[in-house]
Amino acid sequence: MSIRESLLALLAAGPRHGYQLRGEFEAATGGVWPLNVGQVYTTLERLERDGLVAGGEPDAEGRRLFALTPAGRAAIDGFMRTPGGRDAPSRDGLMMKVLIAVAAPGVDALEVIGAERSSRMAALQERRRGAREAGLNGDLAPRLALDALVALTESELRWLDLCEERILAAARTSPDTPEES
Amino acid sequence: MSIRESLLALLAAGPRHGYQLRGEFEAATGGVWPLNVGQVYTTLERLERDGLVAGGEPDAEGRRLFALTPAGRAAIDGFMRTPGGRDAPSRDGLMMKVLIAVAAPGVDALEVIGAERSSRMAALQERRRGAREAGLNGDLAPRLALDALVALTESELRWLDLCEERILAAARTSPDTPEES
DNA sequence: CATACCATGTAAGCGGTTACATGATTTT
DNA sequence: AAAATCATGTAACCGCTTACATGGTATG
Repeated sequence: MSIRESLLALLAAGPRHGYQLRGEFEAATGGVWPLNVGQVYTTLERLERDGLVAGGEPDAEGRRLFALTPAGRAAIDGFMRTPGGRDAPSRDGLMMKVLIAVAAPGVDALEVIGAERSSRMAALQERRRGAREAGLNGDLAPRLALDALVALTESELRWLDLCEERILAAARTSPDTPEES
Repeated sequence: MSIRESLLALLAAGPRHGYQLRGEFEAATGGVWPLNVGQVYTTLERLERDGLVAGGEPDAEGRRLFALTPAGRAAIDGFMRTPGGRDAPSRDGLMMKVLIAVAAPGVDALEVIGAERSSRMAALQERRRGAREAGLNGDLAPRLALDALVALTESELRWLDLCEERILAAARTSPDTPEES
């Protein structure tokens, strides 16, 4: 998923104005990803260039309606029907940071792990509280979003613990620089 | 983390050739993220432009050594000491796909969730098997990488189940399009 | 001798992101 | 009258990614 595909999906419900799309995107994602309005228009322009979206003429109030083309409909249908999960995770996140920290001499991996764990434990508390509060009113989207953040943070914490264990175990096996046995 | 910062971290161990960096990056990340060699050089060029890396002259065999500048050392130290986890997760992944699918009429969210779950259950099996095999030899990096993939996939599966539950519960409360009460 | 690998780079395009400009309408 | 919001857009930059070009060097 990406901004591109998100806008396509939202347009599948019918023609929309650019500004409307920003609001619907932020509502759908529970405010997790603030979206600059300008980006909506740059993205719509690229979608139009690629023939997936057709933008109408501005009306009396200067508003333009953007609609899916048949190709756009096919693109978003195909995307939604195609599951992911086999590709590598985002090249930007905890996983890469820790793996590189472990591999790079001159970086204390255990310190990095400790700092990341503290930060995530605090984040987890906040997000759990947020999820509890979001559960009181009935809005589905923010609830799901916070659930996702909680689940993600929990899995990161579990993995950090695992990393620490394995690093310590490896250090026990070869206590110093394992140059000579 | 990103390619930029990964290269900085690897350079913290001492000057390296571009080609070397590719190999070390892929080894550190257990082959999860293949890295085009060209990208190493484009990234090094930008790091040099920003004063974080200094590239030497090519030697007799045409090789160039790239080294951290003091600014580069400070940059990677600061980065490693600064924990993340409070920022929004990557704008590209399962979370956004499902949230948008739920919000977009004309997309069957339960179908999307079902397809993603199947795909991830298969991926989980493969990755668990990989992790078991990686456990037999002592290489730390691939083991940690596979552990991360397993943890991530598990948390995605748990979240997908939660989403389904909540969607069904919401449908039970307001069985049809909740236009009129 | 051909293939593979080491090694460095360039060109081009893509989507993401922000900052800024402009004007109408609505709210305070 | 001022401030906020609606609404559309443009310019510019960024890093990521791939495809391609160019040679040297080892290996079969």
